[in-house]
Amino acid sequence: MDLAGVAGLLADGTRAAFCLALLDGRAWTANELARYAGVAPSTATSHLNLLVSGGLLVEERHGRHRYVRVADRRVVELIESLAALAPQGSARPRSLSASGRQQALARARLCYDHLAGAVALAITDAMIERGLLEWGPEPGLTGKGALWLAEAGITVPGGSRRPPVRACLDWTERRPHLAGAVGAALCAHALATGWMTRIGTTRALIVTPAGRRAWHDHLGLPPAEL
Amino acid sequence: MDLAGVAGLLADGTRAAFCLALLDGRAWTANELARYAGVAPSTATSHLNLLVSGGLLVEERHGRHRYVRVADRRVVELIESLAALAPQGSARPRSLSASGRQQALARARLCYDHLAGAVALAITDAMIERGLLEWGPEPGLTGKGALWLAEAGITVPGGSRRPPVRACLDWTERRPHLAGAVGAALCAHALATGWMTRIGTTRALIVTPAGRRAWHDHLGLPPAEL
DNA sequence: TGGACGCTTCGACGAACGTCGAAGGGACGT
DNA sequence: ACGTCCCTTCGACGTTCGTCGAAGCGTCCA
Repeated sequence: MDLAGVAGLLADGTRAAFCLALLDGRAWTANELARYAGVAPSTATSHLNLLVSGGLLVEERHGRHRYVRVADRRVVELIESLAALAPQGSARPRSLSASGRQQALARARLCYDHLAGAVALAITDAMIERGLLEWGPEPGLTGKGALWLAEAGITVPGGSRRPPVRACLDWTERRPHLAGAVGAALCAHALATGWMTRIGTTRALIVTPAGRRAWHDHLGLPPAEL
Repeated sequence: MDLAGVAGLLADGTRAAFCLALLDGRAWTANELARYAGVAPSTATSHLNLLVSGGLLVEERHGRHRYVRVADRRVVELIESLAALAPQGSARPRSLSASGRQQALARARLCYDHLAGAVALAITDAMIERGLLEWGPEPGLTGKGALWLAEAGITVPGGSRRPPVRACLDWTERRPHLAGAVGAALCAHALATGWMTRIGTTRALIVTPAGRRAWHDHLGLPPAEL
């Protein structure tokens, strides 16, 4: 793949629309991208094959879904360099609003035994930003992270073969959130201390006032975000 | 012209070769580029029409000659972003080791607002070896590097969205040298303090005796290498 | 003034590319 | 086990695009 080849990957309107949509950092399915760009699913497949084999996108197969996302920060810079030279403003469309119950689910919910949804993402992001958590190359807790857990009074059960930190793909945010033994311990602690409670018998969760204070104290999360 | 249109301008091997050749910051004539890329003059004309009307190149007519050069620093950044994702394709078919002026250019020259050529490579390599600079995965200055800059009396202007460190493909050495805001600041400082001076009005540079001392003191570069 | 040179226009050719629908494979939920 | 859903493969169609040579135009130099 030479320079012209890489440029050729973005030289098509449909592929460019895919990449612009993926600039939000989320993972999209092939069908969503096809409907978004107004092309047939088979067309989207061939485009995604090109973009993935060209290294601009990476994919993750989950069941019958094919999730793709931008591979690298260099790709983002490339697309932004192109957009800077394209007089046509690249509008940032696409707002996914759903019904009330789904909004609650999208906000915070249980995913097996750990937290998911926008709140879980905010927690995960804050932990990474504070250097408590690392995704790659091997997901894991940092030394600071272990200390932080101890100070918060959260104990992670040992002895099991379960990996302490795992990345779980969030189906509303399309980005990975914290899972594994640490994620489960965090969730158990949040429920035990009343930072979060379940809505009825569903998997949806709400953050209590006490939880708002706690997340702000421990991670600096602005209460408005919860 | 939308994003895909801009990408399409660089999605052709001949046009990409034109732009890579023009990365040295000089102005080339249409015929030179045609011979360089191995296409007919008429073909070069149509390509140049596209690149100029697309805003990637600007032209100057002098008599019967048509000089073109890269329009803008944004275009340089775009090409570099593409080259960063096309690891193998950046090789240049023709070797420019001809006249004395070109040898001087190969030794040290301006590439837009930063240093290029063998001397620039030596500086870049020394900075990496001393742990002042890192290429990957995220090009950037280390903490030691920031300290080194301050001690050398070099201030990098902030506030801009320009990335501090970028890798710019060197067209004589075919390896990346230091670009970005740090590269520009380094170059400006070298010219301001008289470490290097321009040869006449060309882009070629020479290292002054004071510069030889300075590069040796700050980076340990052997004076023979400059 | 004549010839050389650099660039441009035009027409034509062939290859590459994006698009779709139909059919098939695999995973999921009932 | 069945239907449904998501994705993929395949073949075919039409368009776009890069390429060239020939001819033409303007500039420069002798």
